Amino acid sequence: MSRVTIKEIARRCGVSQGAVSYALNNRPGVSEATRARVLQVAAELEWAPNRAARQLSAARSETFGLVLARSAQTLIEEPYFMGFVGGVESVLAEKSYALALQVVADLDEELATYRKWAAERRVDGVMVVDLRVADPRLPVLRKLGLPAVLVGDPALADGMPCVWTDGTAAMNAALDHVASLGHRVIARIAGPPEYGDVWIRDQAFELAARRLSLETRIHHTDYSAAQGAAATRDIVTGSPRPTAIIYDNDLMAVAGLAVIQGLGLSVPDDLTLVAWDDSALCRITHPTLTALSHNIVGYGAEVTRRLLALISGAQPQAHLYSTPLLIIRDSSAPPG
Amino acid sequence: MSRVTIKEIARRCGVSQGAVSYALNNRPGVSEATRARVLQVAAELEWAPNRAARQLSAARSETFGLVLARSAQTLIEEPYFMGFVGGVESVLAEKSYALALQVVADLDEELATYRKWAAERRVDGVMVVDLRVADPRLPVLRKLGLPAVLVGDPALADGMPCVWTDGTAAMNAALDHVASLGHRVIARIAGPPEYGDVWIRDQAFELAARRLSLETRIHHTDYSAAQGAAATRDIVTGSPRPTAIIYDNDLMAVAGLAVIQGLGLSVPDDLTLVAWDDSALCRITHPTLTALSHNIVGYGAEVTRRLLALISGAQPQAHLYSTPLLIIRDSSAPPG
DNA sequence: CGTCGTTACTTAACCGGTTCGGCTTATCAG
DNA sequence: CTGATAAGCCGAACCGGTTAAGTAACGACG
Repeated sequence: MSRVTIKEIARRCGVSQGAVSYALNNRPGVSEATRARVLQVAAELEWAPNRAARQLSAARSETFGLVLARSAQTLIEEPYFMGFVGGVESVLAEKSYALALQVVADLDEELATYRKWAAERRVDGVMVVDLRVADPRLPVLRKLGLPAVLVGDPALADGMPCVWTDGTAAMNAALDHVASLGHRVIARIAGPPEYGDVWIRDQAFELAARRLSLETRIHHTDYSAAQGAAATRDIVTGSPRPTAIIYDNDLMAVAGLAVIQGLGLSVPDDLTLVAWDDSALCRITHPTLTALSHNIVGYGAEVTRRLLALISGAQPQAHLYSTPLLIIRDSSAPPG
Repeated sequence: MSRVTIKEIARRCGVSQGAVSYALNNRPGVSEATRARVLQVAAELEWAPNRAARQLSAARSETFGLVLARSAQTLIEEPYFMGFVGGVESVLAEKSYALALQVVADLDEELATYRKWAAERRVDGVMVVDLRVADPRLPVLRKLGLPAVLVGDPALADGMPCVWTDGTAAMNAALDHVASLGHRVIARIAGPPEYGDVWIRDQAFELAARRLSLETRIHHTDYSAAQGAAATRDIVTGSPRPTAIIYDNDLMAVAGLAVIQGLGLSVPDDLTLVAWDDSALCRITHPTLTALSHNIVGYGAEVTRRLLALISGAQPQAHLYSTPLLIIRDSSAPPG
């Protein structure tokens, strides 16, 4: 615990604190000779700026906030979030920004967290995930004046800056694929309907199905393996039995696959499966799962870059990150 | 951006800043009447203490650090970490502590992170995961004087405070189970040998096998699904073929299961599988996986509580959190 | 009645940086 | 040789809290 401060460096170099600050921050106001000496002494003493002090005088926290309002269980099960956080970190690390990560139970707690963060000057901005239809967080963030980048479709963003992936295009690709294989009755096992992305996919699903003259059904779940399995069982034992199922995440797809195999049916002979979110799970099952793949790590990184740009004065805008790519594997084939 | 400060509260109440501070912190030095008025005004203005300012004068950051030195890919695939972080957060949230989470590539970067954090006064303490045999981080942390709680066996902790689960007892339970089913040739698909937990399980595995007169083999991997699958293929096509495999995590077990089924073999008829780390994965496969279950969320929470205790002056000590519990499911049966 | 002890404050220093105004000194044009 | 200009540096204020030390008012007590 050496507690090296700028004052100590100033003492050793025989200059004032202010001069040391200029030297260390690469600003004009000191001679090159002095600057070099200061930098050398600072290096010798292994000085690093005290974060709290810098934040206090800069009136910036050099921290971004991310609140996850999902059950601990979902977070553990779904690889999505760790990947997203990993991408965020990769960008923040090089800017020596930090991430304040908070896991809460519901939207109300999430709002409370934003209020607290704003009052404490805890974060310089936030990233908002799991956008809802008519999301109550948007007006609150606006009122708090907390810079935010939303993760989701511009249709949900109400004019606030956002980064999105084109779920409609992805859904079209998935339905074109199963339709071209000859499937006519398609089920969709979706996430919670209040989630904006789910809503958008629901629309896209129905629209594309009409275009392709497919018969459809949609089951909404909470994204969990348990409900994915239950929905699969419902659908498979229903009549007429669909010949293809499109899942909203890979966890439910894997759970569904196990259910189908447990019922003595075969994938892809009896049922074609398509997953969304292509994590390692899709490659370790037997058969491997056809999936809509997108780069979650890159997504998190892109959102972070946009937030950095936003707080340095960039114009807020919607930015399309990518369109999920359909990766065709062993779980899709012509029906029966 | 209201920027409410203590000074503003003082002005409105007609008292000094100091008095306001005493009132807000529930310390003696102000009358009850004044205290009540201050609290009311603070509530009206929605005041919250500026975090940086408090940290600067308290010389504490109210933040704990956690560095994960694993590839982004591993982090995404393994549910373990998100669960651990969730547990940490649950304890920190109520103390209004924060977590500084950093994802780095290797141990050297991890050490650099600790040095930086120590110099910046960025964190009050750290939790150290993935303990190594003769871990190079321990002397560095000691030298930096950074309070730390290690996540791992006391045998690896070199006298530093740690929280651990009893891997030896768990391994004994697993081997007792497969031996009592009648298995005689057992394989272990392990993590990287430099990891302390893996080393301890290796020892326990060999020792228990000798006690039970079992024939053994060990394959080390990097914990990934890919290497878990490859090791499984090696083992299953080798001779004599083991009749039971014990995996070091559930991800590899699931990947191994797919490989075995892809080779036309049946679980549990041809092979008994046992996984470690019982996440949702073990329940969504078909058959479901027998696993050594432990509460990762609770583990993270316990480590955090110990770290909080440590920085408030508790004696450093080793603390056994739990012994993983063998949950018997459909993947284990007498050899076919 | 003078003294002592509390209570209820105020004042000011401090945490460790950043930043602004101003003072020296050197440089250079006129 | 003088006056203007700028580079280089100092001192001090400031960010928003905490806290030690000082002070005024008041009641109790010998």
